[in-house]
Amino acid sequence: MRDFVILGSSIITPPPNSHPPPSSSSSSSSTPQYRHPIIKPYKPSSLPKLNPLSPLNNSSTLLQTPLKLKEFDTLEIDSEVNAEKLANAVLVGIKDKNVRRVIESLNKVEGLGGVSLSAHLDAFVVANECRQLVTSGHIEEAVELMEVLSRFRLSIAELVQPNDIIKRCVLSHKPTLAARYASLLPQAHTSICRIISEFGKKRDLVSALKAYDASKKNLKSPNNMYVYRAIVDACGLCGDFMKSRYIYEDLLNQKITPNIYVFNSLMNVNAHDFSYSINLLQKMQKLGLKPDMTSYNILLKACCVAGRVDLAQDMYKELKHLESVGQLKLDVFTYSTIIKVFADAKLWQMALKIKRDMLSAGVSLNTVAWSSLINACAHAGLVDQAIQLFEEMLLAGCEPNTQCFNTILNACVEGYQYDRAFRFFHSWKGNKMSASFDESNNNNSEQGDMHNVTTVPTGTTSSHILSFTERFPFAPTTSTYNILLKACGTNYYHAKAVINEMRTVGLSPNQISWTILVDICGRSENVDGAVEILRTMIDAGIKPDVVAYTSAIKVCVESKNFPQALTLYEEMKSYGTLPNLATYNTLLRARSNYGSLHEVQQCLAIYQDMRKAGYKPNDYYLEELIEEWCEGVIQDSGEYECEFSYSNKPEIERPKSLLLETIAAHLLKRVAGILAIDIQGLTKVEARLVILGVLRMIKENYAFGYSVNDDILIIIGATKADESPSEDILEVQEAIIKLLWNELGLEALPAKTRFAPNDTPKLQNPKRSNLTLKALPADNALPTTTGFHTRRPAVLQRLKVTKNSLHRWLQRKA
DNA sequence: TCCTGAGGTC
Repeated sequence: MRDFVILGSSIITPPPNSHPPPSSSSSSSSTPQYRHPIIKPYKPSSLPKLNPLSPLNNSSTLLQTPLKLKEFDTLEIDSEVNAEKLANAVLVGIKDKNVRRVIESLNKVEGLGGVSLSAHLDAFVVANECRQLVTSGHIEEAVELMEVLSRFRLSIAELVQPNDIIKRCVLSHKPTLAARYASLLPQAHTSICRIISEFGKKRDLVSALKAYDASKKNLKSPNNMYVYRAIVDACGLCGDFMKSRYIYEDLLNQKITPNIYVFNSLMNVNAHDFSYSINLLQKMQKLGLKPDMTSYNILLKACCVAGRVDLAQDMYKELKHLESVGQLKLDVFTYSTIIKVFADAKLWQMALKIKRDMLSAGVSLNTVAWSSLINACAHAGLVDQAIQLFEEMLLAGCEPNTQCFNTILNACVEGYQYDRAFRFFHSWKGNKMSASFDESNNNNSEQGDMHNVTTVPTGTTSSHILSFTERFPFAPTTSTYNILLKACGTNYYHAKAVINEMRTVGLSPNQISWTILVDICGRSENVDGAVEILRTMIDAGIKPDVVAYTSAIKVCVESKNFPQALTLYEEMKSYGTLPNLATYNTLLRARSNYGSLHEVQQCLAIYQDMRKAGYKPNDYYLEELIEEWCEGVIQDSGEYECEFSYSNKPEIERPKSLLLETIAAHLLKRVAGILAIDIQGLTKVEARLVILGVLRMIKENYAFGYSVNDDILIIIGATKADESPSEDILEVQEAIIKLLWNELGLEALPAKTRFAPNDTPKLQNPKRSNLTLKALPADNALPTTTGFHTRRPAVLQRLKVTKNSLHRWLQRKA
């Protein structure tokens, strides 16, 4: 069974012969460089009164009486001499640091005859002045001056150190200014791409988009594929894949056909969404574009991200087949990606098989491929195997980089060989660590005997691979230290010391570092410590993300401190950090640790949050919760009254419980005087919860003197007249009948009714992720006649709980 | 393209 059919030979095309253009992100080498090394720093005293390059010599009068700026206003530009006067005035104005006035004046006289200043002003001298403006922080004025001068046909933008201006604009978050300046350069597109990707690297998508928008306004040919690709890549860097989709839609709406590189970038940015990526591939094929090896590699990566080993394997086989018939050539990216697929799935033997495939295909392993292979063993806990591969890699002449070293360290950690990790680290560091580190360590006496915390004084280095690695540079990164933090096991003080050492070498702990520290706190049930680490993070300017909060919540839950877990849950939401499935699972798992009804209700509220956030219902947890709460109806313990404060009007004043309230508002209604419970679209466990909740309310109301005068209808689902009920409906129906008859002793009879289309209540969208128990306005709570799209009559699967059996049930004592 | 942090029931 293969659901990956997209690689059918009909859509596979030979790889394009041409090489891709340089990607926008790596195009800085072709950015216009400042190419005039002979310009000296501008000194006013050396400024000629008159441009020496000017073809005009007869200008002694100008020398004596330079044109004042205010004379611009009345200047008539009708001759070469006046153009020259203008040029001289510009020079004087700039020299007097009166740039604003120069710009205003030039704007006024603009258009009086298409004057060109290029013959009268020395571009280098003016550029030098601009340069001074930039250096003194007046970039805005400098750019404006360059813009206005370019309208007088004097182009100096390229002479004012483009790299520096762009860098300054990026640093001071001035994307529009940067784009305006870039538009003046001869290779404007390249510079715009660089600006966009610089902002992308700074995770500043707002600025990247501003530069992108400005480029559309300022560029002569705004529809440039390099620019599109740059902004799509920036969306990816900033984690905003939705924005990349909007940009793509915009292009299509404007009838602009993206090229293969834009499509590949789009697929890459959306690689976490396999079906979207596949749709992009199909769209590009419809537009007549041939996917290249990169396109397929990105799709393979999408399989990898989705953890779909099956799809990845199918795709790999298909690609291999196409290679065997000469349609394409798998590259080292393809192999590295499929190795990672297997590494993630802990299928290390499969990963090693890919290595053999590579060798027989004549593709050499690069550092990335080797690292992925080593990681495959690391994930399987095979430390020795990992180290053996590392040695093999060195013997093959492939030089390890820091990530590769990290992978070896991580292999030790995953194999619980913590000391070995520290020994490797220390020996590599000992060989390559800079002197400044030793000095700073010695100067920092506060570190005490913890200053060299990563050193394991006893024991020898664990492998002869150390002699190999002496030749290679090892520059520890934050990731390196994070792996070492894990190697601290449960030793919180050791971990703190590792963080200190990290700072000493000029690295900062990131979210991952702090999260590991939270986890270490958790292992000694140190709730206060975990919460304190969150505070430390915030103080250090790092916003705890969902993983950090979830880890801290986990510590609370495992230490049976549910109130603190809830506090953190509320706090993360108030900071705008959205809980995810892991957060909800962690919180709901707490249920098995507690018993109070109040806490159970809090858990039910979390369950509802989870529903609202669009996560699949988790019946396993919900079942546990129901046992604690709604099942009280079955046991009829009589203790639950104290949990709710009723007023004298129970039908108006709902119980405090959020869940009961929403059940009442959404699911209870009267159809022709008959009480009905609508459980369409709910799972069987949810349906059970709702029915028990409603019955519980009825029982409460009965205690206040409100009786039941009618049968209760339970609406399970709708089926088209000529079809059998769906399996979902039958399953829910069976569970409900069992509950009513066997557990509650109620009489539940089928109440099947044929409806004409217009009488058919609205069919609930069976898409459960959209379902919510949220209270709806009263008039929406009733079934509507809209939204049923078939003309055939429908049958409502309903159960009727008889009035008499309800009475008997209400009167029954515990 | 490769390394590091949370959840995973039955």
